[in-house]
Amino acid sequence: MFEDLIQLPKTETSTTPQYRQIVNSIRKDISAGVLKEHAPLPSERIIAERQKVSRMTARRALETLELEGLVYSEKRRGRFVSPPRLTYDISSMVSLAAHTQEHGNSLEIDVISSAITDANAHVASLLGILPGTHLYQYTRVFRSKGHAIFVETEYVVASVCPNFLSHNLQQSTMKLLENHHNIKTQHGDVKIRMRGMSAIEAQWLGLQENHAGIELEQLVYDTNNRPFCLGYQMWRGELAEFSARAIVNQND
Amino acid sequence: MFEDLIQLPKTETSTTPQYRQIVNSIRKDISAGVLKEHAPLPSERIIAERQKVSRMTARRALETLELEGLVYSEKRRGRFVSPPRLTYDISSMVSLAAHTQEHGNSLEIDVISSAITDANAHVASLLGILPGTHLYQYTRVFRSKGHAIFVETEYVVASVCPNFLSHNLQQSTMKLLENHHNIKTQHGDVKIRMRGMSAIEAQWLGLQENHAGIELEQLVYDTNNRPFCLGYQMWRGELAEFSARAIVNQND
DNA sequence: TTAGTTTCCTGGTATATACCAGAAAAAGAG
DNA sequence: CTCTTTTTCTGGTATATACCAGGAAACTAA
Repeated sequence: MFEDLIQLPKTETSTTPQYRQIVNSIRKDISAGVLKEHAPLPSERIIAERQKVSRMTARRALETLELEGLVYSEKRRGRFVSPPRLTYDISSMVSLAAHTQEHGNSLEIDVISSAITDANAHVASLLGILPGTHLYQYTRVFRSKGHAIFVETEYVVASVCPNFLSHNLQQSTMKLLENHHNIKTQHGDVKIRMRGMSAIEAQWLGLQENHAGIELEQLVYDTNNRPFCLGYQMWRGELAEFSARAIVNQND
Repeated sequence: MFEDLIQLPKTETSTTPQYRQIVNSIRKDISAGVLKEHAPLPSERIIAERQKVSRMTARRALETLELEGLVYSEKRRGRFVSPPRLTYDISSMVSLAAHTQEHGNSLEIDVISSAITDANAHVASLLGILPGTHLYQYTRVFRSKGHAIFVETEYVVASVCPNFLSHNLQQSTMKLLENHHNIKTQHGDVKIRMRGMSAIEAQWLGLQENHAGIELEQLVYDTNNRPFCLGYQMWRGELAEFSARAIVNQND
């Protein structure tokens, strides 16, 4: 009929979901600097009241911002504006701790646990050892200005570095092994993948379970081309950026 | 393995949220092979009915599985089990298309758009050219067995490769530039970060806006150490894995 | 002052309901 | 048999409500 003729020029707001309009509004505030790094966002209830939507809709908007990485939440404390990402150069193999300290940013290290364990099948196969071989295993949380950035669990073959755990683990592992156990790193194989955090990882980082994160798996080889250290880092996805330099093979 | 001590006869709830129990149940089915790659999951309503929860709770469970990467959804078609991740070796700088073809997996390339454009400030600064310089810009979607994996937009400095767009873009750009324009790649600087997808990216990949993805930024240099190509790849986060080899500097 | 308690506010979980738009399958027409 | 229409089913959006547990700040008693 004549619906086509009476059609008014619809503003995009009518078709855009309400929760997305709220997302856009807050995103604008963040990029404009109205809301600064680590500033608290209005709560779900406040947004619901102010924007005249239900709390669940306000919640959806805030969850979307979390997914985008612009916002992080702390359990029952509220939501806050994410700080800029921390770049980790995986090509250099220089420990992140050493690197950031050279660039003026502090990086605090909390040792969560450390112990001697037996290698399970998976770890053993990666390290090229027999299952049951003794390993030093330790977990550390890395923070910048008090905010947890990532958590790392490393496995070091025990035979190559006796009494490893007697050292202070609040430093770069590679440096420690080089200085005290004469193990020089030759290269590392790195894998990067995105996944949701396990309950324990989320707890270590003070986040909600299933917070999206980036896992960085690192298998480190010594100058004899033998793997001696396996590490898993779980980064808060919204805070991480990884850089690498790829060299094209010359004999092509 | 981690039996929660003595089960209390609480009729209401155990300590784990209901939606998480559903998540665990489905996750078990997937890892056990009851639900196979690309198999459809039960719908929100079905789960709600079978598990006797509200639809919103069932939905929450399925969204959690999506976040974990075990499941993907297609708009109004349903949710499906994710296929295994595709590994991309960023150190080799060998085009992914060439690499996967060598390994038996096919990779289809759809060219979404291609045009000559003027460099904006951001692209110009990365490529070391003046804003307004002519560029070839093209967007391609990469699929494996029909399923979109990532979408890529590349910018190539037009002056170095006249009539670039006349070539068939369903192949490796590096190979194309080497064969037809005598440009040899020396190295590339890669950055990897997680973020939610924009509306257009999600559309290209057939996903919901804000689907979590991994962005891979690649700045490619020729043998004269000049950048000539800038690329942005947006990967479905649950399908991607990136590998790299880091070599420790010898003059240490 | 300080230690302990209370109150408020936060996000987390959960239900029951409603309507929409699009995909897909079922039913009907030629 | 093919082409079209209808129905069913899907996820997406949205509301209003309820209770819980923990963080934080205010209050209160030593």
